[in-house]
Amino acid sequence: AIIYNSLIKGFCELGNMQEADRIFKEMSEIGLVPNEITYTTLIDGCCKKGSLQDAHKLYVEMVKKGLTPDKFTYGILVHQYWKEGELVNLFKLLDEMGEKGLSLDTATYNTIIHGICNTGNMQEASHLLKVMIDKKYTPNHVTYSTIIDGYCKAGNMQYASMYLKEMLDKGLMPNTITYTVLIDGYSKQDNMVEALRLFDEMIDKGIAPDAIIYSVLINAHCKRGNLKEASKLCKEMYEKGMVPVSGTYDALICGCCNEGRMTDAVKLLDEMAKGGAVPGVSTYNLLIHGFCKQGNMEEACRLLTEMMNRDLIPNDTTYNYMIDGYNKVGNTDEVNKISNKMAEMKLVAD
RNA sequence: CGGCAGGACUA
Repeated sequence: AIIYNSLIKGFCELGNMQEADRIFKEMSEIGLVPNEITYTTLIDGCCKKGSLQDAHKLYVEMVKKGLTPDKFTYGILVHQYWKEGELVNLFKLLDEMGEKGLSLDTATYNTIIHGICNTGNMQEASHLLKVMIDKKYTPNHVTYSTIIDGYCKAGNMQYASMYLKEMLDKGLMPNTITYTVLIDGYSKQDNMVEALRLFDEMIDKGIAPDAIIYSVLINAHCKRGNLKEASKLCKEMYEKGMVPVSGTYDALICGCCNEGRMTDAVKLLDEMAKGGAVPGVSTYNLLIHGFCKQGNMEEACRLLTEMMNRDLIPNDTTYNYMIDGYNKVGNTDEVNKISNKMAEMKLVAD
């Protein structure tokens, strides 16, 4: 059953729920009994696909079979109900948990704290952290990273670093993610000195940087027009044997586009392919935006076709850039054509 | 064998 559970998890991660379901059925056929973990894994898969109905069906099915949903099962469901804003169902679930004598565990608290942070109400979020501690739950590094991220996004770096201190005082180790949110916060407050200091501190502590933290720094440098520093970091990344992701290049390409260096930007797109990174919709959006701003609609068009040839689906941002560009060169025919196309695809033009 | 936190396009 363990092997089957792992297989199911694998397919869920790929978003291939049909295959996961097939394995689930196959399991029963050969006489293996799915357990709590099998169901919980499948429920998680459904939630990540956004089909809360299927998840709930599985939940009912597992209860009917006499299996007991545990803190994982509830944690996953709480996460999804919150995300979908289904507060009525969420409270039903919490009541049910109460009846069974299950209380929220740290991960589920983290989920809720994250949800509150996203509403921007940091008082409420840190209040919940206090409640959690009062109830003798131990906040972990995820809890603190979540709170710190909330304060960083609110631009409140004092509180962010205060919570970092609190975290350290409790003997919790910050990790790459903790540093990423802080560095991102400081660089967005235009405090590169502190951002870079934290980066050094992290390296000193032996915490390994990853592709995301590099793209945060690269992006910060690019936004301030410091392309030299940005490409230096890009090289450093390579040297550390890190696999570049499209986001890393996006930052650099963004920097080039903002300076109107479109030739360099296109060069980066090629380089990216060679490095094994896959350009995403946002990558093309950056380039298309760059060319549209310059009124170079031939290139913009070329990239639009290229992206579709790569099975990337242009979104509303893409088309709005194109409209903007054609407006700039006074080509109303094309503007109308694209507007109609967008309407057909139910995309919003602005 | 299962759940929670981080970056990039939005003119």
